[in-house]
Amino acid sequence: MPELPEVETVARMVRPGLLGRQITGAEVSWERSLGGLDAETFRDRVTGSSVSKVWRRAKWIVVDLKQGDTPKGHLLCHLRMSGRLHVEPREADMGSYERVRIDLDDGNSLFFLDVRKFGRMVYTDDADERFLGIGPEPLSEEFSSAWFRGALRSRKRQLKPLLLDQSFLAGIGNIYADEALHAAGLHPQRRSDRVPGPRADRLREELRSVLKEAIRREGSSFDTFYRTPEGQPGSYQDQFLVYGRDGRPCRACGRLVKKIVVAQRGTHLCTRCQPAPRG
DNA sequence: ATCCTATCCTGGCTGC
DNA sequence: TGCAGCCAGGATAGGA
Repeated sequence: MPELPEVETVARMVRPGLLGRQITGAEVSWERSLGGLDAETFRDRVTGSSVSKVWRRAKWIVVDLKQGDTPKGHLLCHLRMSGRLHVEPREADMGSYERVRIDLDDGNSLFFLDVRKFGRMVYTDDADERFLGIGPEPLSEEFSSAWFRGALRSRKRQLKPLLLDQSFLAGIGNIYADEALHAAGLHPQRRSDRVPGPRADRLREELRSVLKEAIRREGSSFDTFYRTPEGQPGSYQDQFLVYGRDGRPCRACGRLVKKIVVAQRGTHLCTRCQPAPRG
């Protein structure tokens, strides 16, 4: 669902409508979306601030706020499975899945919609503190070959759940884990400490290129959930090699793609391209 | 340290 | 056709 490429796309698309705008109010129709704050306090925290920056960390969209020239907290949005952000005129009817509406001084509002209510629109004074436990960004310099080799070696975990662990590496979810593991020829249940260095390098490169290409294509849409803030589907689903392709031929070798469960997650793989670990 | 299960939610699908 | 039951999925908490 929304993973790094989708979240990056959303951040980029809402940015122009938010930068420099002052927040004039907030309407909360599902309080639990706020992750603990009551609606009243939330409104007080954000109202009167203006937006100085819109960026992404892991699967969080981060809106930096300021009061005059003084930094004044952050809005953090996590889409989880079904969250969406849109900047639209305040009066727009966004349907019954509207959970939070942030009003802006130009007559538009930032709408947070979320069918399944797992997503969050959180206010925090200290974003750094909230991100303390999160692993490196896969598209940053920090995600180096040396770091990745060492990080894989120092754990004894199955590759797929390790890639999904946000404290290990930021932004990877079910789709891009399956796609990158296939591209690297690695079985999702292969133990991380048994991946040879050169193969770790290959996984690192595949992760980066899969994520970059998915960002270029504005993410993946295959059900009704993910749409860009402009209302359009992404197109990376057309590039899927294994995800959601169980029972159909592997695009690399023709063997039928298999679906198994790994760490309680639906997992797609080609058993020829990704041979099972021994033992 | 790692793994497993339940929880949060709803819409969509399956099977009767 | 109607309806109950199951499933997906990101993150987290708590237990083994």
